[in-house]
Amino acid sequence: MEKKHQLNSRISVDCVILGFDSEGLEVLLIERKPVIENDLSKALPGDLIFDDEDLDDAAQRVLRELTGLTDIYLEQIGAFGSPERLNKPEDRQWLKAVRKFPNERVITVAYYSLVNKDLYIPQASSFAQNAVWMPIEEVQSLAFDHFEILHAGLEKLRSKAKIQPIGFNLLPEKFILSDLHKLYESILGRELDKRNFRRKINKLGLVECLNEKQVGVPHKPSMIYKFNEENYQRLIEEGFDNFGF
Amino acid sequence: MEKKHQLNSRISVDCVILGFDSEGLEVLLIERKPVIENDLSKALPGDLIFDDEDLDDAAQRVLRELTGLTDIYLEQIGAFGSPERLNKPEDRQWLKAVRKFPNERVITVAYYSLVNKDLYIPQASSFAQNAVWMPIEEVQSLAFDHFEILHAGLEKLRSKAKIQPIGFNLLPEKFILSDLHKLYESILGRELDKRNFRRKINKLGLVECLNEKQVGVPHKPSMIYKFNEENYQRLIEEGFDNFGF
DNA sequence: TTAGTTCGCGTCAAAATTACACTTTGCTAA
DNA sequence: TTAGCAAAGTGTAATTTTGACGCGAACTAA
Repeated sequence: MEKKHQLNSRISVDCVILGFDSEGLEVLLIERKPVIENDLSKALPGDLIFDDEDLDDAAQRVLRELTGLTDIYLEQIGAFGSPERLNKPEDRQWLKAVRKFPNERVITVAYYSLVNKDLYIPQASSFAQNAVWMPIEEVQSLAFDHFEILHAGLEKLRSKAKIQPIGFNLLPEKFILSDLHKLYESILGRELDKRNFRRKINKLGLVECLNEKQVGVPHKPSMIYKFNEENYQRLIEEGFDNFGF
Repeated sequence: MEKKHQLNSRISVDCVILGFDSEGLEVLLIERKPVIENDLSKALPGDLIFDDEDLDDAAQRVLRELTGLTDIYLEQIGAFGSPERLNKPEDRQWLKAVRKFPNERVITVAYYSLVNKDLYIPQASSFAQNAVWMPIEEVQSLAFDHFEILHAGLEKLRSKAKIQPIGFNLLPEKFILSDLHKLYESILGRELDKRNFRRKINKLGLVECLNEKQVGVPHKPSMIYKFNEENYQRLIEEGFDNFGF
């Protein structure tokens, strides 16, 4: 029903969904239904917006339609509008097969999010044949200008992590400090000293120790923590000058 | 000649040009040629892009066409795409008068820059009747969603000033430290201690003292400085964690 | 019992931050 | 000529933050 509005759209949205688990950072990619044989190229989930649709809403919808993921907090990366951005031959062929106006110039507005990979199991639909998590460092190339967009998203995430706490949506309600530690190392892309990390977290009052221990681990069990929601919210609003590492 | 491409465009660019002189921060606004009597509303310089035009190029062109300003380093703020963003009655009337498809939904990509106000004398043309500098704090409302865009631009500028040096393009080649001091106070929007500020600047190696003094000022003359280009460039590339105030 | 693994902890030196006030210099106006 | 004004320029002490660094404790599996 809304579909009729889409036909003339020159605007798309693309989503850089970064997933974290203890293994590290991965990105959610779709494999397009092949219109060319052996088209192995992967892409960020993205599509044209409807004419009367808010950009943020469009990003949510497109993500849902292609991967089944809902209720994800998306933050804008920015607009990407090189006139050449759709001109790779395999992309042109694909557009010719699926778009009504395949030659029209389209600018895209990119969004990103960081989610707990274990809580979001993508399910491909629409023109996505497959939706897969892929470790960042294995991503060599993507359709359109999506490789550039991915790295812009990573950069945004890193700058954001330096001035705001992250992790609330990424870790389970109860977690151990080394998970939080690994999370920050994954995002910042470098090692952080364990003791200094803990000192910082404590000073910020970011977490509270529940008086429970891990059980069944083949080593000294860790204490279990939860976020202090009050301080967490406060730090999101106030920010800190930098994370201090 | 390129104009024919514009007719179907659903994308515009808007520019938040912030100007600094010793008085403080101002923003460059245009007054639209009135199509309604007593339309006093001001707007950011902005217009539709051409279909085959890069976004960044479009921002440069539009800024030039409306205000005569050229060769300004513009940085993207982001995309603004609420379907309601053009719906204020006076804006609709104006669009009806000047646009071929006044009812079409348009998203805009906003850019910002910070320039030395004294070096850029705007000259209105195209549909701008007038181009004027206006002190930030006097701006109460703007056409479309430009008030929101202005504040997003200010916010970007502030975060940027915390991690990169600024001022090279804003101050004359030779300047005094209190100008640089005022510049940072204007941008960050708060007072900075004079001694601590100078210490920081020195530690960063941002400026060099020429062995000249101000002349003709009715008080103790200041030494004259210039930026150390080498360190300035290095700090732009490396960034600092935060400006430290 | 042993080997293997992760947890949790404290100190010290160096650097950075913050707060704070008086003297100097040159001009101007009486 | 002189008194007064206005901005320039300068240092220190207390506190906080950073960064580097190693080892015993707790638990499981073999």
